Amino acid sequence: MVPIKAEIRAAITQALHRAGLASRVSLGLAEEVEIPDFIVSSPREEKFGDFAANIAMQLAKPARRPPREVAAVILEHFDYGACPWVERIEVAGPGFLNFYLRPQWLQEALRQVIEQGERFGRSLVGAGRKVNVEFVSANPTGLLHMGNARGAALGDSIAALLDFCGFDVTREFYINDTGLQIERFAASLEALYLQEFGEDVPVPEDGYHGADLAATVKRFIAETGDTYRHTPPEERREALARFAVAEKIAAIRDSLERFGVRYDVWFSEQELHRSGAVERVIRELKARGETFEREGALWFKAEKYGVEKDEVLVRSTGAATYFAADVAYHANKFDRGFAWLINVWGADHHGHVPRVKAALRALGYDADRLDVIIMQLVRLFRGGEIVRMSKRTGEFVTLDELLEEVGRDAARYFFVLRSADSHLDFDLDLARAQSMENPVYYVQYAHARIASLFRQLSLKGKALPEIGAVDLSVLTSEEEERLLRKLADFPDEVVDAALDLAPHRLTGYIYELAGLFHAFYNVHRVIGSEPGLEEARLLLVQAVGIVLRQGLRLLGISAPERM
RNA sequence: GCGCCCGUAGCUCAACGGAUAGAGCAACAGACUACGGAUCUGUAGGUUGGGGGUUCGAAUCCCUCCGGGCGCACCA
Repeated sequence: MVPIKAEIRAAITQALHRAGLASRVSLGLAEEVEIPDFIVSSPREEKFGDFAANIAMQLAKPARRPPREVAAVILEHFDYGACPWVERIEVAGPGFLNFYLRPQWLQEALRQVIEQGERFGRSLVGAGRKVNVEFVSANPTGLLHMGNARGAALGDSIAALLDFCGFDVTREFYINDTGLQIERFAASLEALYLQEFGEDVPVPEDGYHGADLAATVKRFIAETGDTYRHTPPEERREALARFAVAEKIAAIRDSLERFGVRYDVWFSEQELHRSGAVERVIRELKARGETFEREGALWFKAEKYGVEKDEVLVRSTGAATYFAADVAYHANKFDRGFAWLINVWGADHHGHVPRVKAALRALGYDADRLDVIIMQLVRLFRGGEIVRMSKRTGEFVTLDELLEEVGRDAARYFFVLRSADSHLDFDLDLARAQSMENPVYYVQYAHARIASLFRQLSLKGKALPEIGAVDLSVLTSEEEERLLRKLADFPDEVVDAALDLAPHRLTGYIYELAGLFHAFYNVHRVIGSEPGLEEARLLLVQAVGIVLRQGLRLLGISAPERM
C-alpha cells in the first residue's frame, strides 16, 4: 500500500489496457496511440480527494472527445479490486479523476511506519542499478571553498537518496593530480624549497602564494632533508608535488568527513595517464576519424556534434589536455559498469558538459546516461554584507571555517535548501542563530520535542504501546489527519527527490512535516489524554520521529534528542 | 557577439504542464498555570520582469525584448 500512487496509476493503465479493446473502441482511439504520460498527484485542495489523475485531459486530444467524457469511460473500466483503498472516484473540473480513499488507509500508513521503522520509505525503484555520483573533485592544491561545500552537500544527499531508493551507489572524488595547475603548484613549492636553503628563487607570478605552502615545504624537508637539493629539477618538483598533493588530499578528506561526507573511491587523474587510458581514448577517437590536427595540436571535432567550438585533445607540446583525461575518465566509469553517471559541477564548468558528452558519443557511449548537475554559485553574507570569496584578496572562506562558524548541521541544511540551479545566498548570521528564524533548529526541535516526550513517558513508568493493540481510528482531528497524510507521502517524496536529483525537495518535506507536528503538538495533549487516544497519539508521534530521523539522515544532518 | 542558468509577495525562495501561485523572514494582531514558547493561530502582502505564441490548461514549453550571474583557453 505504500506506493499508493503507483497502485492507482497501474489501475488506470490497466483500465485502459485490459479493458483495452472496449475502451479504445469507445474512445475511438487508434491502436497505435500510446497511453500518454500522466500524473497521479496529491491535489492541493483537500476537497479534490486524496489523489488526482490527469489522464483524461491527456487523452482528450488523441481521442478527440471532451476530457470529461474520456474520464467517464476510464471510470467505467476501472477495477476497484486492484485498489482496495479506493472508496470512490469522481470526475471533476476540466476532467480530473479524483480518488477518495477509505479513511483506514491513513491508519494503515501509520502502521507501516511503525512496523518498518528505519526501513520505511526505502524502495527498490533503483533495482540495484549501479550509479556513480562524482562530486567536489576540487583541485588538490588548496582548501575547500563554498562552491565545493555546496557540491559536497548536494552530491552526498543525492547519493544517500539514490541508495535509499535501491540504487547501488558509488561516491567518487576525481583528483586532478596532474596537468598545468599541478605544474604551477610544483614550481611554487620548488621556489619555496630552494628559499629554505637560502637561494633567491621567487615564487612564479602565476603560481600559488598561499601561506600554507611554506609549512608544507618545511614538513617535506623534515622528512627528506636536503635529498632533493641537487637532484634534477623535474625529480624535485615531482617529489614535492606528490608530497603536497597527498597532504592536501588528506586535508580535504578530513574536512569532508567533518562535513559528514565519505567517499568510496578516490580516483587519480594521474593514474589515468599512467595506465594508458587517456592515450587509448585519444587513439580511439583518431581511429574513428573524430580528430584533426591544427597548429601542431590534435583536436576533437566537437562542432560535428553541435558544440560551439572544437576542443584540443593533445597540446602542441605533446601533453594531453584535461579535456582528454576527462573523456577517458568518463569512459572509464562506463567501462566499470555504471548504468548511470551523475556529476555535480559548478556553474563555471557548464561549458564543459556538451563537449564531454560529444566525445563520449563519438566513442560510442550513451551520453544520455550521464547527468551533470550544474549548481549556481554561493554568495556568503555576514552582517548583511557579501563576503567576498577570492583567493587574491585573501578573504577566502573555507569549508573548515564554515564548519567552525555555523556547524555541520546548519551548513548541510542550508546548502540543500534551494535547488541547485538557483544562486544560493548563505546568511552566516542566520545559520548561526539559535532562534526561530533558523529552519534547521525548527526541524531538529521537532525531533528533540518528540524525544523529550518519550523521556517524560518513561519517567511515568509507561512504555510505548504495541501497534497491534491500539485502535488508530481515534486519530480524527484535522491536525492528526494532516500529519498522517504527510507521513504516508514520505515514500513518494523520497523517490521524487531521488529521481529528480533534487534533495531540496526533501528539505522542504521535513520542514513541512516538522511544521505539522508543531501545530499538532500545540493543540493536542499526548501524555494524559484519554485512554485509547493517548496510545494512538504516542504511536503517531513515534512515527513522526522515525520519518524526521530518516529525512535528516539522508541530508547528513543530526537528529538530536536534546537541544 | 554567442551559449548555459536565473528573474515569482518588501527580503530569501517553493510550486512532475494542472484546479483559487505557496512557505519562511520582516510588518501587524493574538495563544497554553500541563508533554521543551527554539512553539502555535490569524491579518496583510502578487498583472509570476515586459510582450507575443503553443495548449482544454502556462510561473513552468517556444519566440522576442529587458535585467542579473557564469562561461566562451593548446586552464581545470
